[in-house]
Amino acid sequence: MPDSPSKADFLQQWRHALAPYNLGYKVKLTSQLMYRDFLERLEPYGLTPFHYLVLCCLWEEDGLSTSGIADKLKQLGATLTGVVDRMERRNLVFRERDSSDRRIVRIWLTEEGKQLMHVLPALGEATIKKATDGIPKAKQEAVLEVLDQIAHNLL
Amino acid sequence: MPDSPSKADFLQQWRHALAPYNLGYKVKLTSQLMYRDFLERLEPYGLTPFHYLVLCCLWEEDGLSTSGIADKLKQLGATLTGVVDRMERRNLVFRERDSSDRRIVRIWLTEEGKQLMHVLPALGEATIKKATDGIPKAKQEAVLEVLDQIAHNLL
DNA sequence: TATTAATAGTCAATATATTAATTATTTGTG
DNA sequence: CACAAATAATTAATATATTGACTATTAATA
Repeated sequence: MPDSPSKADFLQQWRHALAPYNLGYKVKLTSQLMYRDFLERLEPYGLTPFHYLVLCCLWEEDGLSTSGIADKLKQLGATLTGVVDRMERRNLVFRERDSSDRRIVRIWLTEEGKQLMHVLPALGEATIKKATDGIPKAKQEAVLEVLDQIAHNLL
Repeated sequence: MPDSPSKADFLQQWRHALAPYNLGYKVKLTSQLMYRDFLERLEPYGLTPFHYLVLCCLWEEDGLSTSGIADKLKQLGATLTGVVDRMERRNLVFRERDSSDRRIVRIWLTEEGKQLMHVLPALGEATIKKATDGIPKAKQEAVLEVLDQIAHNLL
C-alpha cells in the first residue's frame, strides 16, 4: 500500500499553497525564466538584466543618486552598491559625489551607457514577446494590473 | 532647456519594454516581494522559501533524487546541491546514495522535516492572501494560467 | 569486452539579494 | 553652537542562481 490516504488528502487541501502549484512559486519561476532568456540575449554585450534595469532609470533621468535608483526599482541600497560597482568596471556609468550634500553619490551614464538606449530595449521586447506568445493582449494587460496590485499590497 | 523632445518620445515608444513598466521587471519585483514576506514568516523556524519548495516536493514524494527535485522545480542541479547542503545542516533532510545506481543521491525527510508539513503551508497561504488581497478570484485564476503559459513558452 | 557516451552530482567563480553593522555627513534641537 | 538623531552609502556574512569544469558511475556500441 502507498501512503495512507489521509496524507494525500491533507496535501490536496493545501494544493494552492504548495509548490509547484502556488502563486509564489509560479511567479518565482516566471521571473527566473525571463531572466535566463534576457541574460542570453544580453550576453554579447557582457551585461545582465539588472544592468538593464539601472540603465532604464538613467536613460529617463541621468545623475540619479544610488538611493534614487533603489527607490525607483524597489531594491535595497546594499544591492545597488554591488551592481553599480560592476557597471562602473564595465564602463557603463561613473560615480560622482554630490557637491552640495556629500553623503549622496550620483550615478552618471558614460557615452557607451547612453548609446545602448538604441539597442537594448529591442532585446527586452524580444524576451517579452517570446514569453507572451499566444496570450491575448487583454489577458496580458490584466496580468500587469494584478502584478501592480500585488506589489501595492506588499510594499 | 531639458532633454530634446526626441529622447523622451523615443523612450515613450519603448515604454512597455522599459523598467519599471515592463513585464519582466514587474514579475521580478512581485517575486522578490513575496519572497521577502514569506521569508519573514519563516524566520522563527530558521527556514527560507527555497527550503519550503523542496519540502513540498518531498512531502508529496519522499526520497526523490537531487535531479528529481530539480526537475520538479525547474531548478538547476548545481543550485539544489547548495540548498540541500543547508537543509541537511538544518536537520530537515538527509542524503543517501541509491544502492542500485550509485550515481544517484536520494533526499529523505527527517522527522522534523515531516512534521513541518502541518505548520508551513498555512504560512505560505498567509503570504498569498496578503499579496492577493482585494483581487477577484477570477483574476487570480487568470494570472495563474498566464504564468503557466509563459513558463511553457520559455521552457 | 574495451571504449566511448551519457548521466548524476559536486565544485568553483561570479552575480544577485537580504540583514546587520559601520562610516561619513547633514539635520534638528536644546 | 554642541550634540544627538537621521540619512546616504558601503561593507560583511550568508543564501540563492548561473555557467562551466570535474568526478564517479552506468549505458551504449563497435
